[in-house]
Amino acid sequence: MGAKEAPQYRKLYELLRGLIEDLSYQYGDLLPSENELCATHQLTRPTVRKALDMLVNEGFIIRQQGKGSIVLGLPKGIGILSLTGTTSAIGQDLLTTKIIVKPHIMSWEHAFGYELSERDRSLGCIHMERLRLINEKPVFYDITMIPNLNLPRFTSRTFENRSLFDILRKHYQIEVKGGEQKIQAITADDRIVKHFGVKKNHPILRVDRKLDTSKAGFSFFSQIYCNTENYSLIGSF
Amino acid sequence: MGAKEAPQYRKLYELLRGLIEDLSYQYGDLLPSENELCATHQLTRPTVRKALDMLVNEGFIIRQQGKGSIVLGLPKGIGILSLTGTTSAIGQDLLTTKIIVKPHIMSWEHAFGYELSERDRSLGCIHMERLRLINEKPVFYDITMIPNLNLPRFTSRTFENRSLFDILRKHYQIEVKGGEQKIQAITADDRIVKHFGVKKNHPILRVDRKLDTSKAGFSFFSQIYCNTENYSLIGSF
DNA sequence: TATTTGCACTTGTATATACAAGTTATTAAG
DNA sequence: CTTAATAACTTGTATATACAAGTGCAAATA
Repeated sequence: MGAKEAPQYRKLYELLRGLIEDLSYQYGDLLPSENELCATHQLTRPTVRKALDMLVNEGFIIRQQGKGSIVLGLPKGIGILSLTGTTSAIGQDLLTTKIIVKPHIMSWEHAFGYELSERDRSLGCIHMERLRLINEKPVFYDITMIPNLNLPRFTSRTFENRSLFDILRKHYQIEVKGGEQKIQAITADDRIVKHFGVKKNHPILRVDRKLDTSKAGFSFFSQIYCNTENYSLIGSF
Repeated sequence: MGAKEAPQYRKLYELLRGLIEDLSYQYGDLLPSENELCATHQLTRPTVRKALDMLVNEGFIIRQQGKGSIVLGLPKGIGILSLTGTTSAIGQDLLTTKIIVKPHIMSWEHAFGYELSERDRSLGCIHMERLRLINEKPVFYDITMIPNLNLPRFTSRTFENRSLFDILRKHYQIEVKGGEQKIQAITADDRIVKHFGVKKNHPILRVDRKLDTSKAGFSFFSQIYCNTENYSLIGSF
């Protein structure tokens, strides 16, 4: 059962996508016209168009009748909001992290409204709480709960100024692939008042997330409180 | 500049999509074969396949060689206005829309912090405000601003119980491809208090969005206020 | 009976062609 | 110089056709 050769339209798609990804084509550039691509690659227009259609669907280009195929560049990450995007937009030098509760193993308190598998529940979870400050002012408070399976030395690793995502990827070869989230506006309770130094009933953004990973059946959870008075969450989709 | 008739593949796409959305076809069902669709609608296979390709890209169906086009059902929203629990199960019958300010042409007040092109600014915008209710209780208040270019009869179309996205797609062949958004928690101001019937200083979710479309250079803007007391915004990523 | 073969169906890939329609730059007319 | 027509591009839509390849079932075979 050898690997079957990829169809022509797919090969052209991969080629063009590669040229966009390595910045040979950049935002605003025009790809060669369909007829040029036909001539260059010895294909007919329907085949070339199929490759271009794929690039359109994935957000690499748009096409304009009479003009050409306009390169958009690398598609933006999906998701209602991405915290990593937020941090990079702010600049990591200004963002500091303070551990409120060090990673430790405990039973699941509540997985923020998401259902747990029986295995995850029986094994307990790694729990940690962190406060993130921008210019020394607290902006994020997050609680993370990770199923306690097979993550050696995890609780002793330091999370100051390091992304949990990075640690999972580098030390455990686990990539966050996607997930779902719930977003609400709430008023600050006692704990938030204490950590954020805001008045009671100050409006706070609350995000409950379930994060799915490349490791089959391995998801973890986080609950994020955000003071959006001076900063708002930004995301592309 | 009359409304141009939609192409054949789009009409077939809309038809099939509608049949899936109203549950005439459900999860696991097979659509009629391509040749059947050709015969029924007097089209050739490439045209029929284009319609089916669109359904695949949007997650309504998958196709299996040798077998047929398998219906998956309603795809998950891209976090537009998905609500807790049941995105689709809420059922559109419970969601009603009340027009507060009918679509009309005016100058741009403020594009919610996003930059406008010179062309968009000079042409003015179509402005509308809507209140959305779930079980007769107001949950969303949204303001929409659309560049005033080339949308014949737009201001006279009714938006009650119809998605703006659907109208753009069906009547103008414009698909929303993505965008960016800012999310904040704020306290209810006078206008929100009036529309939502909540107390002053009630926490409210505010989302400012810029929505990019398949039409080159055409983006529009919306500002959404959401009472997340009983429903929260959900999204997958 | 159990297995294989073959047929009739399905979707997948690809070519060749034609005309419609939007964009841009050039050219001609005023 | 300014404006309008034109020509030469571009992508959009649609047809007609051919063969490859996967699926499922029925008939032939062992």
